[in-house]
Amino acid sequence: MRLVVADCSARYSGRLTAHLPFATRLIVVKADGSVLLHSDGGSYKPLNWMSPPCTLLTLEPSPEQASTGVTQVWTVQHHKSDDRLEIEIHAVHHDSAHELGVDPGLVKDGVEAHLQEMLAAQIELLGDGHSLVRREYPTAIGPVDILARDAVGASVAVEIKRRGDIDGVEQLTRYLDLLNRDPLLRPVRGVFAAQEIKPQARVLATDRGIACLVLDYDAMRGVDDVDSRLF
Amino acid sequence: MRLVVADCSARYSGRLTAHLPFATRLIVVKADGSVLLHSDGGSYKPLNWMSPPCTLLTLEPSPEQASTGVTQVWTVQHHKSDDRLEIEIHAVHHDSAHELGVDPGLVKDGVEAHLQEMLAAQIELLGDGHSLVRREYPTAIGPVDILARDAVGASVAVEIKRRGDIDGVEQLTRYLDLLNRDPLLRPVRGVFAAQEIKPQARVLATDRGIACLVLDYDAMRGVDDVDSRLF
DNA sequence: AGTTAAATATCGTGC
DNA sequence: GCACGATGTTTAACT
Repeated sequence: MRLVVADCSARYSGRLTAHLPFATRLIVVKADGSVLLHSDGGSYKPLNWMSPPCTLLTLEPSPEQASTGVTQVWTVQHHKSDDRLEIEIHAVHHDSAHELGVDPGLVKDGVEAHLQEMLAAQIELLGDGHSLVRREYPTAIGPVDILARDAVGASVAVEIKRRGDIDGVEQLTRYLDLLNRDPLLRPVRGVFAAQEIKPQARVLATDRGIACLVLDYDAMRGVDDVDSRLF
Repeated sequence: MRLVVADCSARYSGRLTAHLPFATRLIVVKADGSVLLHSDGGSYKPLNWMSPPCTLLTLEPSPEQASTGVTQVWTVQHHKSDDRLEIEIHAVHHDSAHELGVDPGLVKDGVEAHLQEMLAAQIELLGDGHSLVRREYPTAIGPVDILARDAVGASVAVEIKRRGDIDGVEQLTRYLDLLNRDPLLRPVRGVFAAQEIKPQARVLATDRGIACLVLDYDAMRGVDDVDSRLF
């Protein structure tokens, strides 16, 4: 990765045509040849950039360009499209190169696990008088996210997803089939809980007598925060 | 703007919970306090970031953290939300600060003007035998993008948009009303030309006897390039 | 079907 | 109404 801080202007053509007037900017050249032009504000998005795969060519300025103070011209050409970024570099304030190696990348922690945790703590969201039996209730084909009992003591099996798709309904259906064979539990109702429930999933669930529960992540987290403030 | 290249790991919580395993990364701290974590690949998007308004706090590592090689802990807290980014910094390979000043920002060049220019140069796209009368043909309510004549000498008014919406059809309709009052021009046909024509706009245009023309920006530019190569 | 990568546009929101 | 920010998401492409 090469970091250059320089006075520069730039021109981009591709999906649209645009230009960057003369200013001091950070130019990042990544190992894959991609280029980012950042100002000292805005957002995480560069003012302009070229995504890989692309090739960076460093050229001498034309006499005309040189007469206006341009010391280098960088052209970045995308390999698969006509996207092209041309940077005219004047004074260079900083220039350094660094070996960064391969990055393992961002790991998203389980939102689903968090939802399960919070719903277990706020089990009354299933309805008044509900109580938690246990999380990850084991069955022969895997654990059910939550097993609870309603106000009259009947069993309720809950499947939790971040995005409620048809697959989740099928999964819950299989669990319900199994659980309802257990004379100590049956009858077991099903609740399909998700941050967002797709219309098809809702139709399928309703058709099978499974209730749908939309989980408001922020609201649930808010309640959790309030709870935690009590300690 | 501060540029730091360091071995680090990070944790983000906000809309989701995620973490970045230990690796060497570029950390950009912008003048507004926002922070960007970049790897040496990927795209223009940082691995993780915090957008302004936010505050960066530099803390001493806890004994536990220090024992794993952490030399600094940066916490970046968003002002308006619970978004929080925590960076554990181990070895620092580079650290520099730069004054960049205010950036004038990206200027998007007129795409619509360019389309008009190219269509005027390739007026036969309207149909065989068409000829250009003039661009920006003046009327009492503003200039029509292009006025042309077809193979038999009848007038054709063209409205050009990047995205052909209902508004554009309405605009062209008003021009046609006016132009058709001119005995020297009438009858004047209308052509609605755009890179992309929305279905509703197409229906409305067709209903009013206005022809629709989808402009292929790349193809038109290609022809222009070929033309320019002749010189 | 599941997985990864791109998005320089559009939307919504805040000023 | 306008400008800016966010999409840490959505979709498209691809394997």
